[in-house]
Amino acid sequence: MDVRTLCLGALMGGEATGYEIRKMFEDGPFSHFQIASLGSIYPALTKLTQDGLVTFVEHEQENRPDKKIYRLTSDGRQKFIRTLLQNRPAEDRYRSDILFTLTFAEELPIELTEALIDEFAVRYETMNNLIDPNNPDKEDCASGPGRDDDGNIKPGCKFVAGLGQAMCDATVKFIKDNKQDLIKDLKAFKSKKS
Amino acid sequence: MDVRTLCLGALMGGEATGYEIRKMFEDGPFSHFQIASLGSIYPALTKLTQDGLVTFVEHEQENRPDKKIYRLTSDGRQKFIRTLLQNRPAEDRYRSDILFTLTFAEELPIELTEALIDEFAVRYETMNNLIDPNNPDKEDCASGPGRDDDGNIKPGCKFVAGLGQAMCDATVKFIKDNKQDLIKDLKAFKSKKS
DNA sequence: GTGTCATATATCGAACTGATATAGTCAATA
DNA sequence: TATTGACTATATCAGTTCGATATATGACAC
Repeated sequence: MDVRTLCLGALMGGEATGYEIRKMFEDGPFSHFQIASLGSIYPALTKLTQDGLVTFVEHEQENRPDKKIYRLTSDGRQKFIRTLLQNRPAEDRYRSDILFTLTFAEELPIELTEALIDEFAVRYETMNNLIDPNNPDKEDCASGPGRDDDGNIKPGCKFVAGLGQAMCDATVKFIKDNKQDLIKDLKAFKSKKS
Repeated sequence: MDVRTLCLGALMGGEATGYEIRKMFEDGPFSHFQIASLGSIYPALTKLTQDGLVTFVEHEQENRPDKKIYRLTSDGRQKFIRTLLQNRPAEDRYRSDILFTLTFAEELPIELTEALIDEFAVRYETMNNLIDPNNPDKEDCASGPGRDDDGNIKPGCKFVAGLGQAMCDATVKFIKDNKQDLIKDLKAFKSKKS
């Protein structure tokens, strides 16, 4: 999905600045399953404005660029919904430097392998906490785009959050159950090669 | 991780053509946790050759470009291992058009939501089968880069495959357990909005 | 006082992707 | 028998994306 469509989606929850849209993708509600960087968000907002899909209001600020608050136009909202309805979603895409590195575990010091696996587990436990809709520390709280007017998480977001947590739980559990066997097998593998 | 490093990794398992390296990333052993496209693989191989990290042998072919079989140099192998040892691995990056779309489920026909969830489940069941090291249909068989000289899967690859399968199992199980509740909640949500 | 983070706008060089080009062989289907 | 799609090979390119950078303050921790 291109960044213009992602920005339209980000504005479905209400008005936002470019900076706030970036935060939705880098730290907030979309950060676990989509990616959009400042380098493409600002050009996308400019293009969407030119195409009449969003508008913005500017607020003067002292000592800072004027704040631009973007919102969807009627056309923009319709375009977004039409895009979701009509386009077959692309395959998921996943990149993991740690998993790639672990496929070469036999060539690496066992200490590094252990450290990588521990780092991987920590990242997924952290993600689990960040996804938890009942976590008071999370960015996406009562007024986030995934909530309805009463502050309740919307069904779609709840489902996606639950799925994310199930994946994180499975990851952490697998590591807990299998890490020692891997270390053992690596030691056996290396003594066989000597 | 940049594509030159990924290509070095691909050649750790032995010599390969550019086309075979593409297949490792698009259909084969690395396809579930790294991405490298033809558009960057060939330029990367050219650069690595210029840098003395790989060499190639050319075999003439009729009616086709000459086949270039690449292999790591000693420098290339050392560079790859050094890169794994010294660089802190980047955060995992995950993109899912289906999960992004599902966060807007309240705006979509329930039939589409069901179709997307079913498609998601099918993709992950398929992935589970492709990852399975004991699956005879999978591309990466007895002579793939994840195997030792006896055809046994290497411990690192076994661990990564197991982790991938755990994630797939959790995904499919979560969908089986939670899909109907989501559908029910969406129907309630929509009748509340009417 | 210094360093980091947050809040704001935006640009740009480098990297990457998907499509395209070329051109056959092979298997499945109508 | 003809057509279509997949596979095997090399490579390039236009468009997209990202991370770093620029600018400049305020708030907070050390």
